[in-house]
Order: sequence, then C-alpha cells, then structure tokens
Amino acid sequence: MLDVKTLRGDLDGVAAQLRRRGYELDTKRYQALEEERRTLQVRTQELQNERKTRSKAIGQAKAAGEDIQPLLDEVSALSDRVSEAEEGLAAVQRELHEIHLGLPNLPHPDVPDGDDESDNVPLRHWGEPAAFDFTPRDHVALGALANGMDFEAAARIAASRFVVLRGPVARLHRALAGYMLDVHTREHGYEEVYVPYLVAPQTLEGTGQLPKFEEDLFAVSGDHPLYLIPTAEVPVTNLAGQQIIEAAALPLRMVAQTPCFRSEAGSYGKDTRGMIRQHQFEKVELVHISHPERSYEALEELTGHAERVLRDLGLAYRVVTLCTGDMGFAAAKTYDLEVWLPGQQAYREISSCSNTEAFQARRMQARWRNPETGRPEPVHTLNGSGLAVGRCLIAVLENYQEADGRVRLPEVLRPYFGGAEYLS
RNA sequence: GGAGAGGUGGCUGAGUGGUCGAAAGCGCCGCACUCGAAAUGCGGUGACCCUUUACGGGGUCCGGGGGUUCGAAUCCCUCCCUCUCCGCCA
Repeated sequence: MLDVKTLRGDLDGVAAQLRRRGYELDTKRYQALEEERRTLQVRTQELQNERKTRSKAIGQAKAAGEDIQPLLDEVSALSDRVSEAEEGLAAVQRELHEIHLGLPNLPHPDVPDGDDESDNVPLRHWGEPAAFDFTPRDHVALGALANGMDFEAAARIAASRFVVLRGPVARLHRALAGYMLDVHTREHGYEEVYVPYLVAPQTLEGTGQLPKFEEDLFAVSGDHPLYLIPTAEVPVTNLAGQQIIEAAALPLRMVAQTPCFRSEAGSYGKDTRGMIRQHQFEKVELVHISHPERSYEALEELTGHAERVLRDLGLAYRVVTLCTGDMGFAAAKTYDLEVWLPGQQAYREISSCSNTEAFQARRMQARWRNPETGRPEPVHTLNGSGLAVGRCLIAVLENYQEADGRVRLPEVLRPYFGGAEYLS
C-alpha cells in the first residue's frame, strides 16, 4: 500500500510514477472520492460527538434524579442520523481502500524503465558458462539416466507440473536446501524459522498477493479460508505484521525452507518440459525487516547472501536489475539472479531479491518505534530466494555432468554425501 | 470430537449499561533527592484515524463481526482464539 498522505498531497506525482510501470491511476475519480470521504468523515465525527455529548448528559440527568424523557425525545432521531452517516462514510472508505489495495508499489528512481524482461539491465556476471567437449544433456535426461526424476509418476498421482525425485537426486535436493540453510544461519546471521504452509487471506493481502492475484494461488477447501503459500515470503514477512518492533531489535533476518505452490495459470505453454516451472517447488527464502533508512544497504546484502550460494556451488550466474515493467506488484526495486543452464544454453532466474520498502509493512502494519519521534512507523521489508532449490538442482545436474552422464558433486555438498565425489 | 473456563493498555489484573481509553500494581520515560546509584517522592507513559500552518480540537478501538439501547468493555447472537479435563492421534 502506498502512503495515503503522499497520495493526497501529490496525486499527480504518484500517478506519474505509477505510469512508469504501466499503471494508469484515475486521478479525477480518486480526487472526487477523497473529497467525498473528507466531507463525510468530518460530518460523521461531528454527529458522533453530538451523540456522545448528549448521551453523557442523559446519564448525568438520570444520576441527578431528573426527568430524562425530554432529553430522550430530543435525541431519538440523532441515532439514526449517526448510523446513516457512518454507513455512507464506510462505503466511501471501502471504495478507497479497494483502490489502495490495487495500487502497485512505486519504482525506486534507479529502476530502469521498460515494458518486459527484455528491458532488464544486466549488472554483473560471475563465472563463465561451462564448456563441454560433448553435447550437454538437460536435467530431464540426466534425471532419467539416474532413475531419479519421474514426471510420469507425479502426473499419475497428482497432475502435470509435478515431479517425483528418487534416490540420489532426492538426496541432492535435500542437501542443497540443507546447505543453504546452514550457510545463511551460520555465516550470514539469519534466524531459521518454520512456518505454516497454509495461510489466511489477510496474510496474503499483507504481502500483496491478494486481492489482485488470487488466480495464481491454490485455495484449500474446508471450514477455514486458507491458501497454500506461493513463497515463504508470505508467512515469514507477516511475522512482523501487527507488531511494533523496538529500534534496537532491527534488523530482523529470517530464513525459512518451505515448499511453494503456484497455480501457474496463464503459463500453459511455458517451460512445460522438466522441473523449471512446477506447481510445487522448494525454496529457501531470506527475509529482512529493516530500518527504513538502511533498506537499500540491506537489499545489497541480501542479494550478496543469495549470490554466495551460487559461488559456493561454482555456478556461473549474472545479476540483472529488473525494469519497471517486469517488477512484482510489491517491489520498489528487484535484482534477479540468473544461473547458467547448459541444457538450455541460457541464463534462467534462480533468485529474485526485492526491497518493498514500506509497501508491505503498511498493508500488514509492521512497525518499529522510531526513537526520534517516539512513534510507531512502518519498517521496510525485503525478501529474496536464497535460492530456489528445484532450479538449483537443475543447475547442479546440468553444470556438473560428465560425458558418461555421471554428475560430479560441488565440494561444498560433499559433506552431505559422506564425502563422495560423484552423485550416486 | 465431548465438557468446562476465559479473551481488557508493554505485562499482571479490576471493571456497577451512563462523566471508562478504562482502577491498581509492575515496567518504561522525565523531574526531585544523591558525588553517583539504589530506595523514595512527584509527574508522564496505548493504537489507529480526521482536522489544523501551528498550538490545539475531534472521532474510533476493551478478540472479530452483527444486534439491543439515547448511551455497550459491561446485555444478546455469531465467529475466531487461548487454557483445563476427557477422547483420539504424529
């Protein structure tokens, strides 16, 4: 949610910034609604004040043993007028609130303009795409070779866009997640958290998935309206929701490994082969709850923490700054990490690190106490994959394959395999 | 799943349908006392929103929602949550 004070004070400025990311705000309608709201609110509060004062007087008169009937007659109609005013105000406020919930975040000034991913700006590279003296297989072929990746079984017991991993491949998957958690908790100072995978609608509203993107989610049938989380960002960031955090406690850094569930509606033709785009995948997620003035330093740090994993694994990657048109709804600035996949001869997204500034914090009322003002103010929230485990599995398989189809293990993963050099 | 108890400010915990955003204690902040600290005394100390250049003024909030009433923390309905006992279970 944007700051309503900014919206009121600089509506055209806000509209211009939203236009950068392709969002057209109807400023005339907004202005009109806002004026209506102001009038109604002032009027409503006056009426409430009158009712309060008069009711108090009745109480006093009664206590004094006076006849209160004349007073009662006098206020009899007032109550209805108050309710009427309250309802009118509530309706306008609901309408404004809906608009507010639908507005995407403002892009940071540094974010390049653009329409889609082709306008993203590469920032830096690390490592060189692996050279093979044979034609590298993709992960589907490698997985089949090891009898460790079974899409048919998954389709049989669930649906397409699921996978069953077996044996060494399943173990590699677990090792990757374990390794990431170990690095982030031991060396980067994150607190490991275990969170619900089903969350309430207001939680998804807090991070921005609802109300606009319900079609991307899986809802669960039952007595409670619950959704499967599309990312651990949702439950973990919301841990700060409805809280007032003392300044000394900032920043909070949390890491969680969770499955992520996405309906992938609207991506029917895309990445149908293999594990690239699944309805369920595992991710190790990093979340920062930051002091507002330090959130951009935090974004660099967080991105660095995700990069660290790729470097440790010896995987070539690049960092790109997303353009205004490719950024997520809640983000003010996003870096994507793209790993080299020999099977596709392309860099593919493996992590996305964003600063949402106060956008999510306002929605979920995540605040800190500013010692300078003594008042609660919104924190800044950041999140990033550190990393997407499924895609990381693909990257390791494809980058570490040898001519005979065997897969060598990156040094840092060998302790998770009893020191073995090869996956088996 | 069955039976019962309860959800009040940072915490503990009072609260009669009427001047209650709410006693008291603790905690925290300021001041006084002190060389300093402790103890003590005095004062202050919730969130959200509207309005105002400012000083200030006003409204809402006692788990959520709805109702009764001139007036609801207090009465009624409903949902959620917590605790205790029983059952069941990883």
